[in-house]
Amino acid sequence: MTTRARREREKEKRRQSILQAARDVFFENGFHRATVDNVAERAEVSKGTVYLYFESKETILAHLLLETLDELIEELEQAYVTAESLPADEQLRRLGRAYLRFFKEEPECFRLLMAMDRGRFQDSVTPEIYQQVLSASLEGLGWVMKTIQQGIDEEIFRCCDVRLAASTLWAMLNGVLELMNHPLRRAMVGMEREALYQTALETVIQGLRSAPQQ
Amino acid sequence: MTTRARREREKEKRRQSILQAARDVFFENGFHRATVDNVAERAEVSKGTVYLYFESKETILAHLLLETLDELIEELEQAYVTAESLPADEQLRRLGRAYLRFFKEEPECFRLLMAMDRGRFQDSVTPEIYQQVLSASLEGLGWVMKTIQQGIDEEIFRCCDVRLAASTLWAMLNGVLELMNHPLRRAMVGMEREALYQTALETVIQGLRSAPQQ
DNA sequence: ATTGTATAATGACTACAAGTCAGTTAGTGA
DNA sequence: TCACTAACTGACTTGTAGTCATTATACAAT
Repeated sequence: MTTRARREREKEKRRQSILQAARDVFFENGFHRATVDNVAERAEVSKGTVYLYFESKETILAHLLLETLDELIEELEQAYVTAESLPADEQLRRLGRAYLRFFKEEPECFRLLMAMDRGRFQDSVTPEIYQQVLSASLEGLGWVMKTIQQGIDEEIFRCCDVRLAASTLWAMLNGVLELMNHPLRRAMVGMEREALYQTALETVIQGLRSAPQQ
Repeated sequence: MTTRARREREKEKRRQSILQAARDVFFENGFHRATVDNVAERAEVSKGTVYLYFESKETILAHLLLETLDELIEELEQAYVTAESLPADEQLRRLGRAYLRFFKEEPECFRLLMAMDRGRFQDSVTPEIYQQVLSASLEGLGWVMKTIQQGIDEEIFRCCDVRLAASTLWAMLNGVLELMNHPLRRAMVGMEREALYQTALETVIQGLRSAPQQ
């Protein structure tokens, strides 16, 4: 029964084509303006079919974001690997910049990823999917932790809790991205994206170098 | 014509009672689960009346958040004033802690405030209201800038751009709040709110002390 | 008191989008 | 050719934001 296998492939293909359509539609108009009917139309299927493959509009987005997170993790890994022989502070700089670069290219992704922690999402996405997003994030955090540990071993950093330090850096970069992703807020702080990125990253790295905390 | 004045007062009173009802309803069930009918019922008016006073569900929220922001700014001002004679790094610590304390007590507010920068909000709130929220934020940022300037004058801080430094701190605290506001994310980084708050704040302060940037 | 007018309030209605499901189509194997 | 199954469809249901023609109320003038 080789038919079975082909059927499976075809199903997966359809799933992917729906995801691709959703990516197009969501990114063109933003998630909340896009309708499931739009997605269905773009994918050249009926709305019912979309719901055959995904349980809700939010679930479609979650799967898109999972793909995106995978790409991000790869970028981070690459940044880590190519900087492995450098001093830890420089490694951290590279990781931070890779993170910022990634989301600068995909600002909509960042917005949506952040939006996942809110409102309608919590209700519409199964805990499993949500868990997957979390572990992907955790994997990314892993590279930062590895780097910081290395920095502690090299006595470049003086922080004592690796996870605490990594989370601090991560939280801060998210804060910067959030702030600078929004044109009006950006106007408000009145500076270029890059400048704040750069300063924030440098400030935390300096902080880690010199801070024996508690 | 003293009737006119009384009428005005009564109108304002009704407006306030709708706002209060909205506050109750939004915070009980979360913004997106609450319906305008709920708000109307709670305020003991019809839905039409709600729309007589506010142009959209999002606008109601925006006004609630404006009130909250005013409270926050007062807290920050107070923190600034009571710490004025202390060294700038300690002042900054107080400001940061006031910020974190405020939103720890009102986590829903923080979430909603952050959500304003997204999706449906942009479409449903007039630019004027949005502008008001921005200038309130800016006012808060002002206290941080003042403190950092003082630190530079006292030669405690080595950063050169006050606004850049203040925005960095602000962005970072937001990042921490965002991260720790969410139970699952919190479980993910596996630590207490306070610990991350504390570390993050300390790290940036250390960073500002020792970082001559560019 | 009566009445005219303006202002406030109402709730049935419309619009729109997510999600469902009974029914249809089409591919496959006997 | 037929029966069976899996894939697909789109009209329908549901829920909610926002509207507007109608009604009620308060007040001032007579």
